[in-house]
Amino acid sequence: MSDKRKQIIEAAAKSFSLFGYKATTMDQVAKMANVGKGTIYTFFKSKEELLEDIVSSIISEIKHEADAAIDQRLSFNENVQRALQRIFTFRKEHELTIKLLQEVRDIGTPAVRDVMKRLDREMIAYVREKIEEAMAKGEIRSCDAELTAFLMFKMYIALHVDWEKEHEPLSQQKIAELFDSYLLKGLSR
Amino acid sequence: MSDKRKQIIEAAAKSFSLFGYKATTMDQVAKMANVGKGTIYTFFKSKEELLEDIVSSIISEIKHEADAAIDQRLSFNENVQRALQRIFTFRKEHELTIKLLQEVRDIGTPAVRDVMKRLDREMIAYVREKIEEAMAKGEIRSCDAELTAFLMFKMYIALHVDWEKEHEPLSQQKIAELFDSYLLKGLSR
DNA sequence: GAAATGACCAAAATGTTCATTTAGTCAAAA
DNA sequence: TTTTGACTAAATGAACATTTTGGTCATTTC
Repeated sequence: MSDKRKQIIEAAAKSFSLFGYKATTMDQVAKMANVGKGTIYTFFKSKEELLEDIVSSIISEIKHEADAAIDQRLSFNENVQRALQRIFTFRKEHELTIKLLQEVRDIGTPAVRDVMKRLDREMIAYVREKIEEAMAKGEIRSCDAELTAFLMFKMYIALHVDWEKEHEPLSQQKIAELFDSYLLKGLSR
Repeated sequence: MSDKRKQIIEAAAKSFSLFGYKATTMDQVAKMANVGKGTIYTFFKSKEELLEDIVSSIISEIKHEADAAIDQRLSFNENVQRALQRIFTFRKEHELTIKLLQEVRDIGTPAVRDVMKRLDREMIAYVREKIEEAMAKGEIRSCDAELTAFLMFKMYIALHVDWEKEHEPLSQQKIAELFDSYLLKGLSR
């Protein structure tokens, strides 16, 4: 990866997470990256593609972290929990994802909405893979992997994000217990 | 309930479900109800209160329908499913709730957002009651009723509403199976 | 001559003005 | 006493002016 391209990505990522996507101008990014504005367009065909590329690398990063949380010696239940926990902790602590989720909530910028939807879809696809692996190994009973991954994701959002809107937040520990006793019990063989 | 009050409520409910809350004017309601505009304000202190009253009676109606779906001879699992099914079918088929949910999605009218949030809260409270009853009777194991009702509701929204955004809709039958095998298994004793 | 640049442009966003609409009031009518 | 609709202050949005901004490309740089 050329040096300039890297500078541009870093500047844009910083500006997006500081001011949001909409409030970041391409002139701003050029200035922060110490390149001419035209240079940005030799690497990215639009502001939107710049955002998409940045989010793509975030997706890789999240998957990488989730993978790191998995330990082959542990059970499927434990691993899927550890992976989801990493995914949602990232989402909640990474400055850029925080800012972008805020922007979707408060302004609804379409480009940002789309890109965050993709992030969700990719996380579900990731969980789906883990489910398919576990099914192949016979660790869990056979099921619709897409649907199960979708439900796991929705349940995690419910416990991690939605519950806090009207109640005291749940501890990591409590979430794990609930996830285990409700959802995973239905998957055991 | 006085006759005029009833006329006003009916006119407003009709107009809200036809044009939405924001696009309904009080002059419009007065005309449809065949009363002077001032008369409306002898019964309701504001347009917002008029909406709140209408939604309150919808809430009663939904609870009533859900109750009717419950059959004491059946199991808790079957009954909670039947009740949730009625609640969500209502939500999806009742013209006024359809229009109001649309309005929240498309325009985000604050008064409507608030009132629909209340509807959700009351539905969760309803499910919670059923859970507490079942716990008292020893039909299910002991659990945090609020949290369990919340999860049931969120799972039903996921299956009934969210899933359809990117996949083929699930049949009533399939939803029942999933709900049973995933969530309810965790509650069995 | 390949890569980088920033002045430039069309289009979109934003600010401003002002006429219209609307929620809510209240003096008069029924 | 109850009902009403003309009235008001505030909100809305249409129309127009101004500024900003994403993206291009002729020119410069190395």
